[in-house]
Amino acid sequence: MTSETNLLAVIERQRPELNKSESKVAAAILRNPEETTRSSIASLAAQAGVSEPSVNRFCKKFGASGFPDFKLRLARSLASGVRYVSRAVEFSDDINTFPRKLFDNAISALMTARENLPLAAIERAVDHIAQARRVFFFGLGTSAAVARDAEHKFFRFNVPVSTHEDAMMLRMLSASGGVGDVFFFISHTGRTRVLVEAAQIAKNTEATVVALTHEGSPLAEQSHCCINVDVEEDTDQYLPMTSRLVQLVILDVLAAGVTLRRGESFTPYLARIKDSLKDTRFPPS
Amino acid sequence: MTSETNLLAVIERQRPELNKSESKVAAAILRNPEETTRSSIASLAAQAGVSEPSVNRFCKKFGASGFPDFKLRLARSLASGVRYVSRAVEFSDDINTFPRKLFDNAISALMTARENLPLAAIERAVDHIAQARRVFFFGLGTSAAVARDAEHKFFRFNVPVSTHEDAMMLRMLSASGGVGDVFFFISHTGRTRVLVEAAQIAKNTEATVVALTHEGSPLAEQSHCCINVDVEEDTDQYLPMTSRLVQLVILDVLAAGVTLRRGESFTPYLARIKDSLKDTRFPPS
DNA sequence: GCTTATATGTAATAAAACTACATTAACTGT
DNA sequence: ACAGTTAATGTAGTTTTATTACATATAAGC
Repeated sequence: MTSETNLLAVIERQRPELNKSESKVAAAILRNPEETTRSSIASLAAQAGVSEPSVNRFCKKFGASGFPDFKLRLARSLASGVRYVSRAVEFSDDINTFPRKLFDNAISALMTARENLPLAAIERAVDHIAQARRVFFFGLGTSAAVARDAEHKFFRFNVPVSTHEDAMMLRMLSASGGVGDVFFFISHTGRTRVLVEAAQIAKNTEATVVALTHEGSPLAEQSHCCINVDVEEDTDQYLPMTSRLVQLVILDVLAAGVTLRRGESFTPYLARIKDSLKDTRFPPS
Repeated sequence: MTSETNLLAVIERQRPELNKSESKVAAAILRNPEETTRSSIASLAAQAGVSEPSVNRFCKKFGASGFPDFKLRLARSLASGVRYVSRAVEFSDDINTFPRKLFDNAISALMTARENLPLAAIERAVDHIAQARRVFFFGLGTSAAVARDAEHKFFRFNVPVSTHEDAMMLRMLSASGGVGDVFFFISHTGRTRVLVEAAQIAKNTEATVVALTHEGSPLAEQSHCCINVDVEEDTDQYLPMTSRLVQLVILDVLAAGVTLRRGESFTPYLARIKDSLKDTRFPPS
């Protein structure tokens, strides 16, 4: 049987192929999964109206070594707290449902990304940025906000950083690339013409093109170093929501990487920047 | 003892206050938490070099009813896959460590936020935005990027939306507020002078002031409706990282809320906007 | 309707966890 | 330093829980 993340989903799926007592057990578990994790084999058997060995057999059927192991797996599935896995918001949802759905999606996207981090590409990107003479972050639409965030993060490294959204500027700046310049393109689809064309222009210079985008996309192909973010967005949804979160965290990772590369002696410099903001705020009460 | 999400973190934190055999148990668990969920009380006792009742007492100390319950809770914590809970990146970290730390922090921040969603405030904010004549998103620094993202998301609702960063513009626009205008302030600390002052100005008009910020902050006090985001940032870190993620998802929630409020008849309109982008992209291969 | 295979339950066994109590270690004040 | 006291830890027995082996019942095939 498959070793999927969500045990409940597996049980649900297999349900039609279960025999009488097994499906009784399945029903009892699905009726109250949370409680099942806390109950003994005896009480679950009673709940389902079957004998204890039937419950035990059920557990083994689903890949567990026995009942305790089954409970553990069940607890795991429940624990991530992700109830609504890649479920789109529906018009019938109320305030208790749709916020949770969106958070669940965001969380599971980050969890998936975490397990598939392109560490090699990240390392190379850090190398490029750490040694850069100038860095440009280019993104359009939703990715423009991500680029802005990146700009705000990376200027701290004492390297000229800028963001642009004007299609003409993108092309001209891309053409101006030289040794030590890093052009960092951000795009969920990797198919935005303006961006891909700018990347192509930049690639024909001495500059380095880094892309944070979908694997195998046109943009990915125009880059020297591509950091893949293959988050599956709900197609029903009208906007990339989860992918930009992953992009942001990856940019955090890059920033952290550059900081580490700079070494401990760099810390006071960062502190100085931070302190410079102090007087813009009301002091803590 | 606190009922926190992550049991390992709690154990880690309490460690200095444990007595000899308890800390032996703690060490054994932390050494291999995954294995602990699968082992019996006897084998964990052996692993730790203590007696079985000591393990049992340890479990009870951490809020479990006994060893099996403890294992269950442990499995739950582990399920989220969050190994590094609120642990700052250190200079000794390598590529296999620090990216994961950052993702872990992001994920656990979202999980915490999910469990503490201020639904009432969200509903009110949705009400205000859904009925708004104009909406302004104001944020500075990192929050400027969030505001940009929000602008890009909310303009789809057929309401004039804008973002500004210029301190003078903020004040003037705030002063221009009238009935039906929504001023939406975004700030992690809620203490940025420029922002707080603008909010104060806006609040003296007929407009509605919504804040997405820290509870009880000066900014929160200048708002009609405050959505609290009380994410604990690592103080060592030089930038708000996780809070902006939570802010973004909350803005997604608000956008979804407004969409739901608009009703199903609104869908074609959203589709039209989406379609308008089609020709800016390379077609899928 | 008999045979065979499958499904389910019963009861005994084994494993695991817990409790009460005994022992040991640590701490206090003289 | 030592006796008294308290807290910490361990031992051994008890109880709970889970598993196995086997018996019975049910369904399917001939």
